[in-house]
Amino acid sequence: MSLTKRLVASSRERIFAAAAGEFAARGFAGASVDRIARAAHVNKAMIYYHFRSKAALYQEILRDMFAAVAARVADVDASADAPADKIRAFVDAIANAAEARPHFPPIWVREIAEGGAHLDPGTLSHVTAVVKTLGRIVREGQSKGGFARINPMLIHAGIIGPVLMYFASAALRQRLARAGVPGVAQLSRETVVAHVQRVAVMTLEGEGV
Amino acid sequence: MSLTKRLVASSRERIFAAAAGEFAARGFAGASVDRIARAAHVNKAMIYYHFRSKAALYQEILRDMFAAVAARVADVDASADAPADKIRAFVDAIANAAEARPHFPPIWVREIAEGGAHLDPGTLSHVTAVVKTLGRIVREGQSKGGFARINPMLIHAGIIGPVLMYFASAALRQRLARAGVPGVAQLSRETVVAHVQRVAVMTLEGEGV
DNA sequence: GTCTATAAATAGATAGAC
DNA sequence: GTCTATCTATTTATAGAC
Repeated sequence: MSLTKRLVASSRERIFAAAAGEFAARGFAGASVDRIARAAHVNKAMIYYHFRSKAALYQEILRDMFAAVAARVADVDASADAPADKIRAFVDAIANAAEARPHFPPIWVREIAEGGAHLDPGTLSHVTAVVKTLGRIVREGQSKGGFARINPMLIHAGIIGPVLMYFASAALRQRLARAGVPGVAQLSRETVVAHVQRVAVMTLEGEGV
Repeated sequence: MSLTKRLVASSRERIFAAAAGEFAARGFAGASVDRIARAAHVNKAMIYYHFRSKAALYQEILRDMFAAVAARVADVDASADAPADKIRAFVDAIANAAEARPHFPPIWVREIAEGGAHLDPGTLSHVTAVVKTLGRIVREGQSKGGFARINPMLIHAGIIGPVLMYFASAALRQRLARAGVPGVAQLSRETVVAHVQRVAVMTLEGEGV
């Protein structure tokens, strides 16, 4: 591989990107290898040249995506910031990871609905690392930062739930906006992230409890 | 149809229930009419006797589910409670609707990921009714209850996101608990609902803002 | 209402030429 | 690395007997 970015993506990269789109749009079982091949402008046999099977291709996409979130979250964990700032940075990390790979949120949401059936052990460990890290940050704030004694998983739900739903629901929100629901069109990425950050920190710092 | 509940469900009811499970587990495109027939203990031809197509069957399930949420939310809207109590009741309504039909949360979450592609106009109007109702409750509280001036859609995201993810993630949470993530096993329905209620009301009543 | 049988299209996957 | 051609299983859906 050359050090400069090639002008034309390799067939493997094209397959990878096309597959992410297909899995995002139709789910694992609904995705078709034929359609992925067409979208990637390769022959179907090329997919089996680069990947063992449809399931292996899907698992590789999952691994790539969750490894990226886990890496961002690990950076947050390693910083010297105060717990409240780490919470804010955690929210940012999730939002940035979701934004960097447009097909990630729908795939993530679908995988949750399937009970993580396609997560291989390595990918599952990335997921647990993310969840455990937030737990550690919350407990750190509880022991020496005055955080309220709340189950860290509630904070997790309050962050992942809204952020993931926001990014996964772009198309539906557009339909709701056209149907005349007020406020949907004004829901920007920044607004949502800032709100989730504020609510998480506010809940933990105990004002109004 | 008799007035008392029959001991054995009709073939139509069995198909309906089996289809909900199949769509929840595999998504619309991944669901198989053959598998639905086997699970419902009917012949595949029976499905086409009762329903026009796989898509029509799916849309009928969606309509039934969203009509149920819309009905519960309409009751909340019609009550004479104070805005803050209506917010709490709205959270309860969503949670109860999700709980009453175990396959609803995964189907809902998947439909969001698909941009609501399978929502017919009638069902879409149920969805917009739910979202609009929460908006009305928030604005009511803003004009005469001292609620903070926040985009109601942020409150909506803060409710639907965590509640829906909680109910849709039961299987994955079990895996995370087994993988040693602390706190996941203790995350009960009551804890989550109470937390989401408290956070929504706290955000709106402006403490710590 | 319920069944068997089957059509017609598409699925995932592979063999083998170049 | 890339292609054509093909195998086999499964897909949605229907025709028609009972």
